[in-house]
Amino acid sequence: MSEVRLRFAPSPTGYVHIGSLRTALYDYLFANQKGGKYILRIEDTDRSRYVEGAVENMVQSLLWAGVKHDEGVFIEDGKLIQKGEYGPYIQSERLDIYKKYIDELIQKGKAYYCFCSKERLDKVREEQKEQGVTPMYDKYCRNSDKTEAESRIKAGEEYTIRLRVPENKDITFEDLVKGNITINTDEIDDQVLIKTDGFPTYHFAVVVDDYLMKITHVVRGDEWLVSTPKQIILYQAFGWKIPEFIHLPTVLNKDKKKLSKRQGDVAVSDFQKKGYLPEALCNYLALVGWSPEDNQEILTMDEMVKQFSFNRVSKTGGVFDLDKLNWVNGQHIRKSDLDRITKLAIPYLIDKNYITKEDVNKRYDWIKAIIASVQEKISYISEITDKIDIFFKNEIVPENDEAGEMLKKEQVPDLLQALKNEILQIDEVDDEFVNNIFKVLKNKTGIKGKNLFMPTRIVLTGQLHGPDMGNIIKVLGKQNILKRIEYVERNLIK
RNA sequence: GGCCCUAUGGUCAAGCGGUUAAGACACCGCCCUUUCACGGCGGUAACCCGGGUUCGAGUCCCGGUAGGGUCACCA
Repeated sequence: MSEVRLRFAPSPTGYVHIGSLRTALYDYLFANQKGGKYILRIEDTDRSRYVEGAVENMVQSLLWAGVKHDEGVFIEDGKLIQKGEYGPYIQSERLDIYKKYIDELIQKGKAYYCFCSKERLDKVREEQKEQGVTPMYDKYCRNSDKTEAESRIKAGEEYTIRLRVPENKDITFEDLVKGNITINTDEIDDQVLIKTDGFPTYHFAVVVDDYLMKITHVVRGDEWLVSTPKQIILYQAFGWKIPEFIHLPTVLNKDKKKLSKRQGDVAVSDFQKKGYLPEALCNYLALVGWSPEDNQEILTMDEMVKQFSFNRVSKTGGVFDLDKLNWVNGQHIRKSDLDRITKLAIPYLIDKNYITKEDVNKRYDWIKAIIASVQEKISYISEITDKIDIFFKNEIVPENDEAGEMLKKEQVPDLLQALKNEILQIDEVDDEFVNNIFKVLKNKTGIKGKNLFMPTRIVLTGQLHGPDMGNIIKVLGKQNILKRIEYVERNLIK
């Protein structure tokens, strides 16, 4: 069997949509499983939609996500480059290629010149709508004389080139996830192949490129399903082998509508910024529309590569469930090495002014201890800043009335005095101190249980909940603890 | 509207003619932890409707309903 080749072919809109990432991911998983290639091609045939820097951003998102391609468009030293023997991989750089193939189609009579103006087309469409007919090109130019057309072109008239779609013929193909699809050619428009600006339309460009780039499996969103026959007609017109088609169901919002920007984050970079782990994002995304045979839910990239199969891809759209993503991401965070999580967290801590750049080297172990105290408690990295703010402000603010009341209890002054006495006897908090402090306090004051732990927690953090008390004491250290006790004594007890 | 596709708990989903209809997220209890989280245990909750086919249907067929897609010189 020949090498499997798949491609992800986005338009340069500026960001990679989370649904597109899943498509790319499936490409990647399948190609890697089969020892094939996965190619990144840019479909920029719509000049009016050109966005500066879009391609660079998209390549970076894909790279970050770990969905790495083997061929096509890359970034090296901040510059766009292309690698592979089937380039160029940017459609706007392939115009001469399309020209060559469209000439062949004209030659064979499979395509024809069309001089209909936008106005005429609009008018026809309006009339058809009024009559309740499906709007379609009325084939006005379909049978016009070719030599006459060529002289009109020479004279400078604007034109498009359309596909001559065969009449009343069933086109059937097998989609690897949707199954057998049959559509009659009478439902298919004489599609424009080349626009007046000389650029190819999507349908023409994909077919030519997929053929030339030896693509074996066309994986894309299912909005392309019903237009696939147009492309099959093109393959047939050229006499080319038709690739496998795989149309993926849509990723949806909670309201079951297509995932859109208005309702939350949809760009891969949004999730990157919030501190999701790339492998966790991919893990979750893979599960929207696919499940492994053993139904395992937490998977590494390698495990997904091994287990992936288009057979097990669902035919129906799936809702993007942020709760579940958070759970999956939390699972991956807990499995991750503490150093990795610490390094990922540092930019957020700097951003919040909790630490300085100098601290990163000088007090790395201390930072690590902070992160360790919350690693089990977060769903995504940026959430850390909320959980650890207790370590950075010595002015204690009880989080609510319940916490405030706790400090008013009669045993609290004794407790604080005892704590102070103990901590003043040491140079700095160490493991031994942490391990014994509560025993000592209990013996000296007679306070125990909830009455011992909760007031101490609130004095030190203002919060009812939080990291382990031992961690808190250790991270805070002698001076911070003293400051907090004094602050509470002066301001909150009385 | 024409054409195409789809239909299992709130959500993601197993299931391929015979099951007490898995599992996960979320939710609710309980345990663990003298906090929270993690973890463990348990619970609530589903085969869109109607006809067939069959000894037997979530599973196959037909119809309905609902949802989605598509009908551009956008991809």
